[in-house]
Amino acid sequence: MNATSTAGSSSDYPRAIIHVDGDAFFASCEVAKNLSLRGKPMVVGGSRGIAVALTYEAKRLGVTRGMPVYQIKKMFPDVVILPGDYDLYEMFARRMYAIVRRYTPVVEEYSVDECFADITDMQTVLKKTYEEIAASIKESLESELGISFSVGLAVTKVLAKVASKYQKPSGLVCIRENTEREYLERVSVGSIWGIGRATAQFLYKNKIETALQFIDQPEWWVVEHMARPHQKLWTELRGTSLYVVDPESSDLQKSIASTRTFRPPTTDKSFIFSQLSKNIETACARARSHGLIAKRALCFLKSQEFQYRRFEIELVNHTNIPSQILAGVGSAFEKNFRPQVLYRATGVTLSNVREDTIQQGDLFENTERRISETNVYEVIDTLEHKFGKHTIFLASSGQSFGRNRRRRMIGIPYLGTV
DNA sequence: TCTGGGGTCCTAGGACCC
DNA sequence: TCTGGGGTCCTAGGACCC
Repeated sequence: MNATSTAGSSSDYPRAIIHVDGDAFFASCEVAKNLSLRGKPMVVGGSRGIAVALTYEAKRLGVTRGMPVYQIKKMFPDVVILPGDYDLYEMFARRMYAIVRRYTPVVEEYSVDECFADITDMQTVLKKTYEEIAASIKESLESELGISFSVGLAVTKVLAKVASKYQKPSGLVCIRENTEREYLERVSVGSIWGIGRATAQFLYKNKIETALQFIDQPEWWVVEHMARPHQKLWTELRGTSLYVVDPESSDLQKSIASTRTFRPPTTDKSFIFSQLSKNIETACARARSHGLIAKRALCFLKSQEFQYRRFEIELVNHTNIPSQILAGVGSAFEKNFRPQVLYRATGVTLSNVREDTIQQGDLFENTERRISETNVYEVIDTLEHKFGKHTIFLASSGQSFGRNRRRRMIGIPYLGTV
């Protein structure tokens, strides 16, 4: 190390990668929007039936992520429960990315509450050391958004992830080159980004419990026993950068899913089909709002025992119109549905997605019909924006709403049998 | 963990071809 | 077909993430 260099400068960081992570992000956004919630135990997730995000006050009471809302209400009557406002969180996310981009154009929008930034070589431009830049980013985010952030600085993406997680909430941790061992000693392998349940179990079985023990495994052992992504983690944790901060990584969405669990589980065939039909409508509505069309639809039926039955429909044309997907789903559903099985959920994933550029008619499709359906859905999307979701839906989805709710149905038939 | 929802990526193995 | 040895492409499903 160069004795004349300033602490935290280039000699300590061959690459300087920052990871920014919003603390209890959804809950923090709600508090930032409504300051009267500050200091109160609160959870977000009412509309999903489980706690998706919690304030630290709620955590302190003993509420945990994933806890069912009915249980929270019973055990912690003082906890405020909010339904979740994803437009709000996305707005805060965009502001977060914009602030980080003031420091470098190389920003990867990793998720709604996280991003990576590569600030290598930015010291001269910004007239600050890397560690000062990290501190400045954190300060800007917190003062401008009113939310606390944890920031990590390190020589690789995986180490930057370790760093931001190391002192949550509101941590600022900088792991200089060749100092990773002292941090990794206190990190369990199971909590490393990219190591999930299955791999953690395998490592525990081999008496590898900390991240330090993991990086101390000889290379031949890692190559022999672990999949390639995990080999890369091993390298990154040892301080050699393999993963690039990619500003374009999240540009194009690759699939759109909608799944819903219903209780209690049921064998009622037409109800189950209507659930699937509703999921297809929901996914298509999202596709239309993103301006996307899909060429495949992967459907699943999930049994009470969590057994999946999957079937995939190759669509004639790229589409985001439910009836065009339902046309192929009916018979596939017939083939895959088992009368004696109790089902608990259905779902659909639209894939092979691309942008809906122009209304491009295809020689083999009935262009007139397609355009008229597209127009119908433009009207529907407008109405639903005004009056709420599922104001209008296909007759095939009707049963999923229950008998007592009076709804308007529109008669777009699908060509299938149920 | 009596177990929600929306995503991405990797890989083993089958299909198919020479 | 007592049946080798590749290569490529695709898919299903697992693993993982937030």
